[in-house]
Amino acid sequence: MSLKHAILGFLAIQPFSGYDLKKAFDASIQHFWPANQSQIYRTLHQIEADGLATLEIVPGEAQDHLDRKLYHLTETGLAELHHWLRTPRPLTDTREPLLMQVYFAGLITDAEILAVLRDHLAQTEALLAHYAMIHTGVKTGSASQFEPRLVFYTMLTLEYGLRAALAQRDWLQSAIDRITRADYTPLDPATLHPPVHHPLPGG
Amino acid sequence: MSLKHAILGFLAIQPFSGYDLKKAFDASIQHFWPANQSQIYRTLHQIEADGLATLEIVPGEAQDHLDRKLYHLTETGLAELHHWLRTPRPLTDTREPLLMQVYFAGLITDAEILAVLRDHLAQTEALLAHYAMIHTGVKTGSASQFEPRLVFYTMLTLEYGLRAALAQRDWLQSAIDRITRADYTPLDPATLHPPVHHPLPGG
DNA sequence: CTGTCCATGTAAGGCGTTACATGATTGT
DNA sequence: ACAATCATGTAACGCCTTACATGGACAG
Repeated sequence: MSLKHAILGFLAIQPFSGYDLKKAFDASIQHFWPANQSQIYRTLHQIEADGLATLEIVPGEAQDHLDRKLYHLTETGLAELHHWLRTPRPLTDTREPLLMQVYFAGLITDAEILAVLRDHLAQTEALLAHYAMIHTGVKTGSASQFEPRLVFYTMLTLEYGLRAALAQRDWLQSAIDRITRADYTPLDPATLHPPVHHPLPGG
Repeated sequence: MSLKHAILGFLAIQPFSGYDLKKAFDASIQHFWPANQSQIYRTLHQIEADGLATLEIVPGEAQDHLDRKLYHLTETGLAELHHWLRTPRPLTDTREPLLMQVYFAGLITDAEILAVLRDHLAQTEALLAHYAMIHTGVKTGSASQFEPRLVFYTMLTLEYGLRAALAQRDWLQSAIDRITRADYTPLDPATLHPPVHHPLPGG
């Protein structure tokens, strides 16, 4: 259901074609809601059928080009979007293949699970670097032309990804360290409950 | 594909029926791989058809009870599981409705998005309390009868959940604080790159 | 001359969710 | 009396992925 609301969110800013929506997804919310092309076209049809958007056909400029189909948000669509944005949702349940590998790691050797963990750590560090790039890009780039409040909310989603990736990196490093030392002793429960707060400046 | 390997993982420990597998899922890996009953039965059929497990029918004890169907892992199944456990996987892409709400929060009021964030924070804190309970339960409970190395790997998955929930809680608190103060200024990039390491003892 | 961009879609399949169905036994 | 437990499944639907299909324009 959320893909529909992501699309409504973009249409609330300006009219979009399916093609442009795909590019908008890839350029912005891809990290917390990837969407592929066929999914977007299908959902757009559904959105129009539900009366949440209307269709405007823009003829192709060159002689034999396909027409563009611009979707305009209706008032019903905007109302639906507003309602969705205000409604609290339950926690997402995540499926993490890596954790399954760790859970059953007793069946393989330490060296084997270490290789898997190190691979994941490298990927996580690449992701962190990628987030850092986006961050500096937003700050130096054209972001200042928008209202600070709007920029703030998009930056919040970036901070989320960053903090999640940092937590994952720390966990991986801790796990790799202990397995390398063959240190299988449990952690002190006092370090876990009550949990420690790690603030970033500004929070 | 991973549900199949979760089931193979359990079958590597002992034979299971669909019913018992459902209970095993709910009692252990539910937090990173929830599975429902019909999915488990369907996948078991497929696993048997693929020759990864064999079927033993155990007649119901009371007069008219259903027979239990016990699945035994074959050598092919064990080989497949081993291969899967050793293979690094790409990062999981997550879909987070909450982040979509934040991304488009410019369309609603601060009070409205605050309510959504506070609701999420309460849920995250409940989850943290739940993890803390599991943690003390494992430590005081029957865990010590198993090999420390096996206990260690299952505890690692719990630590992951804990660190992820802590990161989420910190992010939510930071966001709520700043929105309450109507402080939309961006964070200092130096605090993000290079990222700070927050060790837990033992890591 | 090969590939990428533009711009639209369809088809098939996998994975997950919800609801329905059976039917005796045990607990409140 | 009502619900939960035990134990198996089927049916239908929705979301997501991958691959296929069209066809001109333009760049290396």
